[in-house]
Amino acid sequence: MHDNLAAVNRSTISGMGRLARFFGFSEVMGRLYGAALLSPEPLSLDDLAQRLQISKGSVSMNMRSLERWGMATEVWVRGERKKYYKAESDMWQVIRNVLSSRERREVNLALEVLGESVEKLQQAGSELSPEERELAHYYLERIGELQAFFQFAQIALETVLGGAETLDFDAITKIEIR
Amino acid sequence: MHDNLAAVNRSTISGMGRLARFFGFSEVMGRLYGAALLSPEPLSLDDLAQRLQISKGSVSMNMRSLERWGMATEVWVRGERKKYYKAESDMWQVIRNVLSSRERREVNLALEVLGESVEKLQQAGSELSPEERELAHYYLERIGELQAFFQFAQIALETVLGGAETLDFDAITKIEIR
DNA sequence: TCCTGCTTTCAAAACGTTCTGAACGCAAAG
DNA sequence: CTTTGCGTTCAGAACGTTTTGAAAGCAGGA
Repeated sequence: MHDNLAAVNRSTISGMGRLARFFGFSEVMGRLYGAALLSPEPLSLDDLAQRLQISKGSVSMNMRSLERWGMATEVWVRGERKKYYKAESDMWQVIRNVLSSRERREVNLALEVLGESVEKLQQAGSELSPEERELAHYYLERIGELQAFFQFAQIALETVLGGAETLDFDAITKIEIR
Repeated sequence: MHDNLAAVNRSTISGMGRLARFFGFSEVMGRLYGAALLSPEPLSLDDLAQRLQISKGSVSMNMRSLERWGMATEVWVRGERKKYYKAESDMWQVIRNVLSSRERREVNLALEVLGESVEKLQQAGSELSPEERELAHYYLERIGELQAFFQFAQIALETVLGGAETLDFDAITKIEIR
């Protein structure tokens, strides 16, 4: 293969590895995704293991992860007993998968926990000594800021996922600490 | 201290640890940030080590990281020789720090590398065999999609950092593969 | 200048994560 | 029914990262 093609292949694969790390996936997952993305033909586990010089076991596990995340899909090739994979090449689809399953959970969980904290603090109100009461008030301020942040994240997330045409930044920045 | 206050303290600190991991920092950094955030008074290294039950060495290193990221600042307490830290409580400030130093670099680097790849492919054009030429074309398509993604990220990033009042989502989604 | 008390540094250890390769399971073909 | 060629699993190895604790560094006060 021409040097330049090979070079582009290498740098794309390692770039995808980097991107994967950045998003909290394993580097190998990203590299596998990259390798599949740059192949016009679906690739078998052996192909992938050979191209990335890693064990078949690792390829098997990581490709199943990619599949679960909707970043690669199995492809049947007639007359073949091997499993073939191709990468999901629609970036928006991939992003949406990740955002909607992982990030959304994370944000919602955070908001729940923060809400519980606010409840606990308010509920404790009458039983507190004066100093404790002051501290509780301080906590409420800090937690309010955290809530504002996560509410912003939630709205931004839902907006992207909802595919809305316009993100109303004014409305978002109006979420205030109370 | 009242049970509820203690409970809120614990869950906030561990939540901050989780958030830190999510953003690619170490968990301890997040916990330290959380502990400082919930203290009306600045805390010394010893205070922090004791509250989080970790070694002083670790506290020292992690607090310096927090300082570098603009997430905590040193505070001089008169008559004291200890170092005291308080957390930066303006979330937007923190987010902006992280986005502008780390994420921006990442995105710009990716765009540079992708640009170089496109150049390499175009430059190789004439020297390629028919099959290679087909492959090069395929690469260009895939890389174009990646560029679109990173360009979107770049615009979104600069918009948030620029503090613009309105994020023009129409303009952003018009970035197309060419 | 010499203590004293605190911070910083760093090598070693602990820990968690990821990878490997052999063993196993399964299904299609003969 | 047996063989063959895959994919999957998992215990152990390899690896990288984080923590610790002791030693060194540093600054202020006597």
